[in-house]
Amino acid sequence: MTTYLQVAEDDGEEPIELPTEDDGTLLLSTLAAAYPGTCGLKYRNPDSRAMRGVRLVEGRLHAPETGWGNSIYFCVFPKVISTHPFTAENKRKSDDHLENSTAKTKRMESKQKCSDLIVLGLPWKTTEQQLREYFEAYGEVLMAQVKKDSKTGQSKGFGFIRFASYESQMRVLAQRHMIDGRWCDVKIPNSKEGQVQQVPCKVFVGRCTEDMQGDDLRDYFSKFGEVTDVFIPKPFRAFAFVTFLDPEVAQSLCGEDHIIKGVSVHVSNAAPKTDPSRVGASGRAPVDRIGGPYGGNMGGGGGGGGGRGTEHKALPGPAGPYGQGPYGGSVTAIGVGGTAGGGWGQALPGSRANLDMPNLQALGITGGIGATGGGQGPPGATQGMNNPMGMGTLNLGTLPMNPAIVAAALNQAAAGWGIIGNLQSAQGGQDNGPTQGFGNPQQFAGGASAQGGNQAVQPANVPPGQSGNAGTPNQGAGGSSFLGWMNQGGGGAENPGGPNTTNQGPGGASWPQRDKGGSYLKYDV
DNA sequence: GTTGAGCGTT
Repeated sequence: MTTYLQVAEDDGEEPIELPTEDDGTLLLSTLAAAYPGTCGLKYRNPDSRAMRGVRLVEGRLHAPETGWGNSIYFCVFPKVISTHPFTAENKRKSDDHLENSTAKTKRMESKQKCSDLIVLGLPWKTTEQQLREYFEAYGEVLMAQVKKDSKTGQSKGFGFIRFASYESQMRVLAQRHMIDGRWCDVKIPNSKEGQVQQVPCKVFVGRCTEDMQGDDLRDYFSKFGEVTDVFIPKPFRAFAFVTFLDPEVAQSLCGEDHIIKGVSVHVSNAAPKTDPSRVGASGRAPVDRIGGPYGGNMGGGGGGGGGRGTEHKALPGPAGPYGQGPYGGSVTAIGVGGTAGGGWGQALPGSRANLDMPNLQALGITGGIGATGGGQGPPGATQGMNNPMGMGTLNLGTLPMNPAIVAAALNQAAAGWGIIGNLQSAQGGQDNGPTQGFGNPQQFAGGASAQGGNQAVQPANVPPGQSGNAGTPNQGAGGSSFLGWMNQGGGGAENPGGPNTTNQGPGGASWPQRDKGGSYLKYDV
């Protein structure tokens, strides 16, 4: 016998009665039909007055032990937690955790820009109107188009959409979509990769004194958040760059004065130079290298190369925010903490996503981040797995969930594990574990070992076999042939192309090809 | 009138 239970989107919203199945469960698909984007249910436990999650197993929501009763159930939606993973513990403001998710989401929205999204796998018959209508359930749709053959008018089976709000975009990216009878994937289009520039993680630190070492700056600024890089130009030029894992931290510091070693330094925007031409503000000679600090000035005499040992870890640079592409992925560790329940309403409490490119440190390869999160995460959260190849170590075995659901949650179906967009289960309830992020396959395939590509190095679309440098740290190697490609068209002296000692990945050809994406940000140091 | 991995005439 079919019964109905009342489900509301949120407290205070009008509930919708949804039919249960013969076995008394409520299909997630039924729920999602009424509330697109929802991933689970919760209800208020009258005894504890706490919200309690509904068990979700293989797409079926199971009634509490006492039955569905007359409670009103509320939808659980994937939650946008941060522009960056790993940093919830690192928030500068101690009251940050008091912010409700709505406020935080709003704040994110103001910073995170939407981009066009490609919708793959559309039925031939789906029209733009239908496409729009489907996605309007997730939020305001600014654009919807179905690509068609110019002659026949026949749909090519894919299209593009654009949302007004980033949250809508995230929700849509976080799942697969049944449109007109077919499962469709929504992704960031390849053509947009790297163009969706996140809030910069790097700040300019002015008025530095010569006795400020990299470690001094690192130590000082680490109290605001994880520092992923410090760069001090040589010879001494009274400024430095500090890169944070969390762009919010970086931004929050901009405009401030700080006392380091008794000296007042000024933090400001790192002002990336996108213009690949010529002289910077300093009036120095043109800087023809692209790729910024790493390996920059050091190559002057022809011998230096990239490796700087301690200071400069491999930083692939901010790249496309979402992993796509079939070439493996890097789910270094999916933290499984809290309640182990089926389905993605509950099973990914520790998962994070990187919008900003995680560097190797961020992936726990250097161990730094693992240490950061240590002790705060839930039991079972895996920390800092060494994953030098940047691919393949998907410890699904630890996941008490259906891999297909994981795949769906990761929005990458069978091929390639991309980045789950900033999703945080609202049901998990646990502290965020030190889960190391979901890597962008392409980023790893091409640039992870790239010494010095901190400026939007975009080795996207590297076919299998063309770039094997998946993630070898490449620290301190004497000379890095990576620099070779940065220097196209000028200034050969800087790029010695030293022994390619660390570029022995599978597949052969050493360095990332310059991608069609084309533009590299450049800091004029 | 067919197709089913991909990536946007303008």
